[in-house]
Amino acid sequence: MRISKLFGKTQREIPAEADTASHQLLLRAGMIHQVAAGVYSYLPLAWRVLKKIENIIRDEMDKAGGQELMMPVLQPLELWQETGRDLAFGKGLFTLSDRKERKLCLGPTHEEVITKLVSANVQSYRDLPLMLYQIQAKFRDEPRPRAGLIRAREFTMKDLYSFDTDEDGLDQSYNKMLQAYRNIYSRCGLPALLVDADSGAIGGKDSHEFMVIAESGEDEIIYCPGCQYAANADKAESIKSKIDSEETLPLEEVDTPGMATIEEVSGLLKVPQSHTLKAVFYIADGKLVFVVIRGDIEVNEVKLKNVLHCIELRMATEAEVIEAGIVAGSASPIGISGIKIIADDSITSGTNFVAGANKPDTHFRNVNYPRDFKADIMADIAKAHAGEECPRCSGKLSSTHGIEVGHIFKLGTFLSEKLGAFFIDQSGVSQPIIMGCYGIGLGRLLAAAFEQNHDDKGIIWPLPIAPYQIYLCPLYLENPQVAAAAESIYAELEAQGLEVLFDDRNESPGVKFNDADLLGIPVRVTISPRTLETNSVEIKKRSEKEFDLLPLEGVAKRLKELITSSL
RNA sequence: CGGGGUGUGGCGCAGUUGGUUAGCGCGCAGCGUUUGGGACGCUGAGGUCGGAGGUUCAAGUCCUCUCACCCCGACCA
Repeated sequence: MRISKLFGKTQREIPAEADTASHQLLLRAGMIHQVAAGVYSYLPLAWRVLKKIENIIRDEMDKAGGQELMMPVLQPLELWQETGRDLAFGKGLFTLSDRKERKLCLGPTHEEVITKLVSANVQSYRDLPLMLYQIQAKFRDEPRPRAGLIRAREFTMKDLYSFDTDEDGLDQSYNKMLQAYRNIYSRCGLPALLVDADSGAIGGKDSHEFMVIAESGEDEIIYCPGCQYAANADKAESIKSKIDSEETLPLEEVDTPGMATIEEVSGLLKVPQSHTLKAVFYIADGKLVFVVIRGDIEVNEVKLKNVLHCIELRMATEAEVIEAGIVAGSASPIGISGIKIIADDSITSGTNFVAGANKPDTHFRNVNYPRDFKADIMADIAKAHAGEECPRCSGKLSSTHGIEVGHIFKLGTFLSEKLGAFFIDQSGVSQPIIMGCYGIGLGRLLAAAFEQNHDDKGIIWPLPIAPYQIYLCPLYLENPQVAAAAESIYAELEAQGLEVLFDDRNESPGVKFNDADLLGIPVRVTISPRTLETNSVEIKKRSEKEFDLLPLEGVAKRLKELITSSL
């Protein structure tokens, strides 16, 4: 490809709208163009990268036993109402009406469509297992699209769905995908960390995410440097510090005038925060719930949402709390009825806590569970933090940020039961098909590659996903010897099947070198009167500072060997 | 949805208490001189100042409404 003909211009200045490295560089390199918030056009360079990523993914999916197919973007909303997931997605679903006022949506994912498809085509255990996938645009009306391609509203995703007859089969499919995903990231030159993830309200037992560590990542990862434990902060567990138990004492009221927060109460009564109980109020699908947790621990709302099996969860407003007859600031579950009480398991160790007395300006000392109150649900709903103990090896947990570049789920039978995807097993009994789903966002993977591989000059593409392999960079093209050598090397490189970006512009060396660095093509080949004096060309890798001189004679072959050996 | 911010040629920005024909840098086109890490000179093209309404003799500038985009949070398979 000749740069003079390439669609898309590089820019010297950083576009004001971008402040993430990948977003800035993608814009400066002329690879993407914004159409609306979270909606982008991909210019030829980005499109080439995307196709390379796509081919790597397709190859790995096929090797793992996947069959590619294509489902529609346009889906009847009715299908989503059947599973109730229209509510789970809520406003995230792009909906529209056709001319007959039938409601449709743009697919944010395809579990519903594929489950119907499979149910129509699978009757017997003999038809299973199955792995089906597609690579297609997805639409999600994100509350806040951000950082260019990292969180977009329209994005390309590979989504594979597995269908098995039993849990063992699901485990096998899941492990095949896990390995295929590892292969994909390694082939794309991206180190991705496997972390435990939350599977959401309808998810099944296991779920993992693949994370590329990056400052700009949206997700917090809690991990243990000592063992292999790593989890999304939404899911992460930690060992809660143990509180010494003493002999339980009788309840005792104390005056705490004007004291409402845990800090104030623990300060006034001179007890550590870990010896207090905190009351937090949420509205879960419209109903007030009472959450009790140890004073020094925070509530993890994702965990809470999961134990409540609710669709919408938010903090209750003070007015809502008061309206429910609760004394805000001095609340505890003692003597409270008619409200669902959820307790974190942190309250089961330790004794003689300080908690609200459900009277203004009053708290109790010596509150003990379960002597003084009962919880409707007792579970781990605590937020894990760096510095706490690892649940696996008791080492100290650390935290970092990551970009989620893949997510795999064991779905189980929720959708197949709802949508009637059953098979007849060997003994003639009808059973729901056991499902898994596995997604990778291609554009996000591309953006993660930028975040992971760049310097102040631009991107440094890993060779397998670089838009071109070689940047052919002749200097002083008006010099007939240079022009002739450049043209002939260009032809030879192309004849070797190499992907060459030929900078055939009459620009100064500085402009050409800077563009070469910005675009990040792995190998730069410079020809100039200076190199021609010694019948050579200069070879420089984008990732390295030094350069080599290679003889002009046979340079295409040498480069072919170099590229092939690095791929 | 709450908070903050920005909208002026393709990009980055300036534009004073309202006052002629809206500027600057980059980029773009032409010519010439140059050029191993973003050269220089000359000439030139390109703008309904996000949109609507209003105040005024006069609005990029003031007022009202509105739209879009960005950031933080909430939210998010």
